[in-house]
Amino acid sequence: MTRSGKPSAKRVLIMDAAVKAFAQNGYHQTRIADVAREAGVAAGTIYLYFSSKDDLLISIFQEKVQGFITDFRNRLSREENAEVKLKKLVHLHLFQMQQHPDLAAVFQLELRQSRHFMSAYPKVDLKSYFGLIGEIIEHGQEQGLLRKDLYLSAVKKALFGAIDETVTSWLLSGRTYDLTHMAGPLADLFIRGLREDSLRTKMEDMSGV
Amino acid sequence: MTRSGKPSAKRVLIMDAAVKAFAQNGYHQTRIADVAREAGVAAGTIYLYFSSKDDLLISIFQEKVQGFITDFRNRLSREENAEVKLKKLVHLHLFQMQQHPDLAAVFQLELRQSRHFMSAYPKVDLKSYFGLIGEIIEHGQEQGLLRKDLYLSAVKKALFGAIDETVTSWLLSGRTYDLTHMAGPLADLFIRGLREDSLRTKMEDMSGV
Amino acid sequence: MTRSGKPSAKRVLIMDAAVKAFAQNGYHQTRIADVAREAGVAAGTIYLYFSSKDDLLISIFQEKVQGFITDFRNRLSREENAEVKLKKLVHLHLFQMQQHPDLAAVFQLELRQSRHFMSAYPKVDLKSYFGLIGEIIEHGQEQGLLRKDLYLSAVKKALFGAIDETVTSWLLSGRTYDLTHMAGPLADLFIRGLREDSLRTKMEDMSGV
Amino acid sequence: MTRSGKPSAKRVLIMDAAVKAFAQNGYHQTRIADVAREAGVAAGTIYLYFSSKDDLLISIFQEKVQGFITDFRNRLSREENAEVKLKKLVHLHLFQMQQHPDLAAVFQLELRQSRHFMSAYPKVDLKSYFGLIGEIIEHGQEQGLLRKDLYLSAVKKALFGAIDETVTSWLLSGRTYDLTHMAGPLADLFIRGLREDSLRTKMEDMSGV
DNA sequence: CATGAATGAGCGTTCATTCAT
DNA sequence: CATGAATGAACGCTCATTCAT
Repeated sequence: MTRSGKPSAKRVLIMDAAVKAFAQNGYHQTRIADVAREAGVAAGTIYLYFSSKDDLLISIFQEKVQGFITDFRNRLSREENAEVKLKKLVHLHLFQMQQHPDLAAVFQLELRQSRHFMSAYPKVDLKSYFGLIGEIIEHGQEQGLLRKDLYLSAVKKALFGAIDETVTSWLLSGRTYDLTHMAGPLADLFIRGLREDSLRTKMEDMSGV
Repeated sequence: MTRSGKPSAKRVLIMDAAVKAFAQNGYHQTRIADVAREAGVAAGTIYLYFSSKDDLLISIFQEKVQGFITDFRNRLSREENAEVKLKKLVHLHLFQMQQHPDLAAVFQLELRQSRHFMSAYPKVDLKSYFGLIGEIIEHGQEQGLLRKDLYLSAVKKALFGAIDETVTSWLLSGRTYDLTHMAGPLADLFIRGLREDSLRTKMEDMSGV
Repeated sequence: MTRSGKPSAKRVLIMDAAVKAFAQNGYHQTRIADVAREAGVAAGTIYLYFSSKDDLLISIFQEKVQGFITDFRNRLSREENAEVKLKKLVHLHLFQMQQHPDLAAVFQLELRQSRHFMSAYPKVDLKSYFGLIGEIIEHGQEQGLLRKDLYLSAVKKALFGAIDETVTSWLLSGRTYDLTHMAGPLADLFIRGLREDSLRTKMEDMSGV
Repeated sequence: MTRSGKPSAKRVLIMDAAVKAFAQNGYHQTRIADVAREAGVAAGTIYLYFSSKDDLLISIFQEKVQGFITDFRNRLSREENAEVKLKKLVHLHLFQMQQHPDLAAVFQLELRQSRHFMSAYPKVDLKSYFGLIGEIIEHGQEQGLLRKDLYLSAVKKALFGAIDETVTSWLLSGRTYDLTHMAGPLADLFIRGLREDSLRTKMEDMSGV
């Protein structure tokens, strides 16, 4: 029952408190009591909404990531050109992480370990995000913008990893610079790497994205 | 003495046992007693060589990564062409991870958290690996092979992240495919993305690497 | 909260169990689990009321000694004559220790070490007991019963030490005799030692105290 | 075999190092390794001379106290007058403790606990010191200097306890005053308390002791 | 629904002691 | 005799989880 998708206000309250607490001290260093204090509820209350501490972390990942992916998909659907989509995706990703640095910290720094034990939670992984990237690239291939001879699964991982590491580095730097500034160069690098040779031209500016 | 680089046989024995144990169950799930059993020593013995469980993890990272980076540098030093260097670096990275999957698991899945608290251990981070990547790219620019208008720090992170994610995905897949097969497409993607426009040609094969 | 003087029933329950356990086997030989078993609570519960095993010992000393001193003060306040006060104090001290042999054992046998590290806990020491002794003697001096040329701080220590050793010897003997029987001779010895020369008379009996 | 009284130089070396170490940090807080370092020997060597850490502590107590008592006995044997003997005993006790503050710390602060578990070691206790005190007092009674109606066992404990507490207080004060200054007042108090009524006179000075 | 006192399994670490050299 | 690396039993403390109110 705790895993039902009910958007209970208190459930969200607890998740947000958990994000803040996890971001500050890391998942393992954070006690349920810390989350409870941060949320202004009793420790026991958390177990009315989540079956375990692990479930809390996984739920955060699941629901928040789901939200981002859905949001990204919606925003990108307006756009027709695959290259522009790619640019926008990179930009959106970095922008959202910059807007939600606590969430970013949880994703970037706690995710790996989570991915480990989340092997058991198939729905939790990043497959649908990889799927989104794949769709865009395939779209670009259909549009004749991107090369056909791509090892798609390699490209998807490469792009995700590049964005991911960009965010991680930014976090570990203490967030001392504007993360979205990395979007242009990053997208540029990949688009050049993927572009159909016959279409080689100067990269246009990212302005307006 | 504990932190000194002394190549004590028993110290190495313990580190290897720890890598195996951490890889299997994750750092937090692994008890010191597990490492001891795996190493065939008493639990107390571990504390003759490492000051804490954390120190053990950090030492693994520090010393093993250091070894890889030194090894990579040596092997690449023979090569003159920056593009070939890049290809070889990607290939070496994936090859070594495939050769040492337990070590890879520890690096990929426990590293992030480690990076988190390792902020306090300046020597422990990946700076020198980023440095190696940067040197290769700058070399390529000097050779006129790679574009001059690169945002170097973005490129370094992107390349590292791409390789890193490639390894992680392979691990989480259960190591069901040959990781080195990803080297070619991955290197190709980046070299195309970085290459001087005037030099655009078909990518040559990775054969011989 | 832990250190607050709240008369929590469970807190007292734990302290009493600890006294019993410490008395039986000594502080260091007693495990928290022993105290918990004796108290009929879980080990973790102890840490809801005391911050550490040391805190438990110190709290026993602090609160129980405080209780005794307050009690002694009250009982002695009714008495006017300083010599009688002194007799009563010695008797009360021995009587209470005989009534609470477990507590006595903890005080006598664990106290010294405690005094050692309790240097850091100013409120914990015996100052107020020494103070009580001092007040009685000064009172006797004002009454003209006791000599004026006393080295007060030496006398206080001597009296306390004499009573203290009397209790310790009794404990180490296995409590094979009536401790209060020592009160008369002990008080007699000190009163004779302190008495104004001009008042020398036969010591009256301790009967009635 | 380790308990043989052989005055091995290394045995003494270790005991002295142990006294220093125990005095500094307390018996329980001191590791065998600390004693070994202080003594300049290997940890294992200690076990060639003492069967256990406890044996080391007990041996210190046993042999050092024995030495003091023998020494006291010798020095007092020259003296005929029991009152003077008593004065000298108090002075000697305080003087020796002041001369050997580390030893004093071990005796005063670790002794009680030791006395506890030393019930099992009958030869270790203070009986012979109590015996010495008793002999002096009985001598005084025979000389007609001290009252006959004394509860001897009470008096012995009282005197020992008074001296003992005087030393303990001095130690806990941080040894900020001259301990031997307490000898006069302390002896005076007891001699007055013990003296035959018919002999009441002004106490002579302690000068010359 | 909410609470928070109580639980108790779990583990990192210490250190007295041993023994092969 | 001396060493000191190795041992492994022992334990204080934490904290996720439960449940009576």
